[in-house]
Amino acid sequence: MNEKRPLTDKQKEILKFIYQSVNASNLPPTLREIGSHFGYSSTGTTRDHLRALARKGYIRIAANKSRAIELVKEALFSFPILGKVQAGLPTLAVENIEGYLDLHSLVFSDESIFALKVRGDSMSEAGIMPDDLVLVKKQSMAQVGETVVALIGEEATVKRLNRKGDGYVLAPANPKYEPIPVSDDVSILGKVISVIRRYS
Amino acid sequence: MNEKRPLTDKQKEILKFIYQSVNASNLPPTLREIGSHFGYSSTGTTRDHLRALARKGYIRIAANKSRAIELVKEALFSFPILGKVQAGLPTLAVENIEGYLDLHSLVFSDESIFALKVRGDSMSEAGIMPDDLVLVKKQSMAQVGETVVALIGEEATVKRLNRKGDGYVLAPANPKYEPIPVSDDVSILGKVISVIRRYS
DNA sequence: TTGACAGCCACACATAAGGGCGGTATCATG
DNA sequence: CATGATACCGCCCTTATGTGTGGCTGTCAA
Repeated sequence: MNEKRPLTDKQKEILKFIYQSVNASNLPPTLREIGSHFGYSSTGTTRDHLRALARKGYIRIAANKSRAIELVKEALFSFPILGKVQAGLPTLAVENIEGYLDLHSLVFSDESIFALKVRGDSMSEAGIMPDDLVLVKKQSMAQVGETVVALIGEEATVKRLNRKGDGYVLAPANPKYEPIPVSDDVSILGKVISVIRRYS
Repeated sequence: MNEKRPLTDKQKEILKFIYQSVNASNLPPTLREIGSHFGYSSTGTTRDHLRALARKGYIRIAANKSRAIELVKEALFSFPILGKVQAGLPTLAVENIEGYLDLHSLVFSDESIFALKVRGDSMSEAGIMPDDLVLVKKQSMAQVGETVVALIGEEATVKRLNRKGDGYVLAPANPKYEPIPVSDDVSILGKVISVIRRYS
């Protein structure tokens, strides 16, 4: 396995250009297309960059094939499906990732977005059922009325952010559960932007 | 604009192969890759097919560029979002289409799949809410327990297919509504394979 | 029965595109 | 201060790939 070493700024730019090309025309660029975009006069320069990206695990390149730049989705273009979120932050630790949801064509964003598998039925009356996937945009603040993913103690749950008196509560959408006051023990991980369910 | 004339079987096969190539490697095939897959000994043969597909509006090809086959999504790879379904069949009439949902990377199938925007709250307790999109796989039969789209009289609704006595009923998931017996006046349009909701 | 189109082949050709090799310069780091 | 990584250039070569021309067969509707 190739490790995922950090990229230099130049490499990030090139990777971004490749991504944009693929996204715009569904066609990876050639060495010369990349080179001319960055003003390189030698194809060797571009090739060196691609090799660096491949070495770091962000792309795969095939020998002697035109445009054969494959973006490694796990590294960049899909959202990890999280089975659980551990205390502190949505760490995206490998052991939490249940798979990858290839949704870059549906929702692409530079911000960090992840998918969370819903546990429990506390939002069932809002149509968010157990085992649904929710796409979550990471942010620490949210507006009243938005559906959010919050970390309560050690557990991540999906709730609706409501105002109550002069404070806020995380309200379930199921009368079996009680609203949870927002306190120091509660932090908002992000906003739910989409729900996806698949029937087997 | 190119019209969308029907494809011959051969052309469908080639289009399918192109799709699969793109899907598998994110890279459209070259003329020779297509040709060798179909046993063609001349690149001219493949080129003629591609030109036919382009003429009929299913792909776009760029001159003098390698692998420059662009799949025309509206023609093939996205699912029309239907606001309503008219009597008879899911006609996919243009006036019913509210947009296109680009989900080919999530759910692709050779069969015809479309997305339907949910009206009403009759399935709300099953987590299918008004304005959700349901992805529907067209089929006239379904199994007990599956969520289906049925045409009842003139109206398309999402229901669950249940058995009752020696017949079948279309059961809502909301006590406000009554199960509907499956009769001659009821036809099944397809099976719900996915639910997608987006928060604004 | 003529014409349009689908489906194929063979061959030649031009250009698109990847790869190799050697060189220069900078910068961080042990 | 040697080493390695990054970041570039130039030149040349080989392979990959699209295009043109011409010709063949069969089907199908006018």
